[in-house]
Amino acid sequence: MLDETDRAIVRALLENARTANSALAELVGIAPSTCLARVRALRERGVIHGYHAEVDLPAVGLPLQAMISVRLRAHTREQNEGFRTTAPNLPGVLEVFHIAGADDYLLHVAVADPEALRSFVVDHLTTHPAVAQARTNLVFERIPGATPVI
Amino acid sequence: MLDETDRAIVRALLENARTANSALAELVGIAPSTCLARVRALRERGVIHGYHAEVDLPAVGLPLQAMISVRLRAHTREQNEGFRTTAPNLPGVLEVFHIAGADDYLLHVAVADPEALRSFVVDHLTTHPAVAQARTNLVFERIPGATPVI
DNA sequence: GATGAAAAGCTTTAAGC
DNA sequence: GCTTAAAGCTTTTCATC
Repeated sequence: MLDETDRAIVRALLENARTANSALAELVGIAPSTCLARVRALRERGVIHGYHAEVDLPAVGLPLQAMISVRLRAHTREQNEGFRTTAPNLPGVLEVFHIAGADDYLLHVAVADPEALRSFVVDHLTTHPAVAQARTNLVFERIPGATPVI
Repeated sequence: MLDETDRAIVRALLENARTANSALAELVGIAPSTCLARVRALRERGVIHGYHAEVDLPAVGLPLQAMISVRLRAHTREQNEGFRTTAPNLPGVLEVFHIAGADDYLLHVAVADPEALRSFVVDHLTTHPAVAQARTNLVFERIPGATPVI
């Protein structure tokens, strides 16, 4: 599905999404016009979903992160759908995962201070009709430097 | 620290890191030259760490994701350092979090198939000298659409 | 698919306000 | 911090291979 040139393009854009097309072309050893066509094809095929800035959360006033495991009351489609649509829109939510196991969802959140975290859990999670239980784990550190997966 | 214009710039680049400077300037209501200077300052101050492509994992051959909670044998500095430096370099690791609570680390991984997941856990985690236990939760779905945090 | 060349557009810098 | 203007790149298209 992807040849080695496509993978090299994806790796380069994972590392720096603003690499200029001319530089990208040189990096992977093809002509700029070809490179542009491949990048466009990768986007159109949905291999690349988008390009995002990586922000320093403490620098933008969100120095506290947590992982919150959420267990639903019942594992009905209705409760899942309800939580699924609510969760990503709660304030401070970075990511939402629907997971297998004892818990049903895992939320990665960033907040300004402990009070904001308390309010998030108490006002938005435990009061949600579908939620049975929420277990909060503070994040000491998000460890950087994961190797590109492809 | 950040004024409303800076935050608007960051929001725009969170959503699309490749927004052209001229478009960004218009979006936030300042002149292109000012906008360029602000974006550069945001990078130099470390508010923006970088720009990354968002990749469709199944499309690049990694259709299976898991969250793996790792508990260390002892909570010594040495064991923490050892695991901390190893974990981000294990194959398929997307993110590593050092967390508070019963478990010590949370790994988000993407793999090609169940056998790769088994091999990751058995060959790289449970055989690591610092690791006491690893609990694997499959990710059914990474739910999109989280609201920008700033 | 890939290329090279031309046109269009964008970035970047500097000077003056 | 804004505007303007100019130079230098980049992107994009298109005819061609």
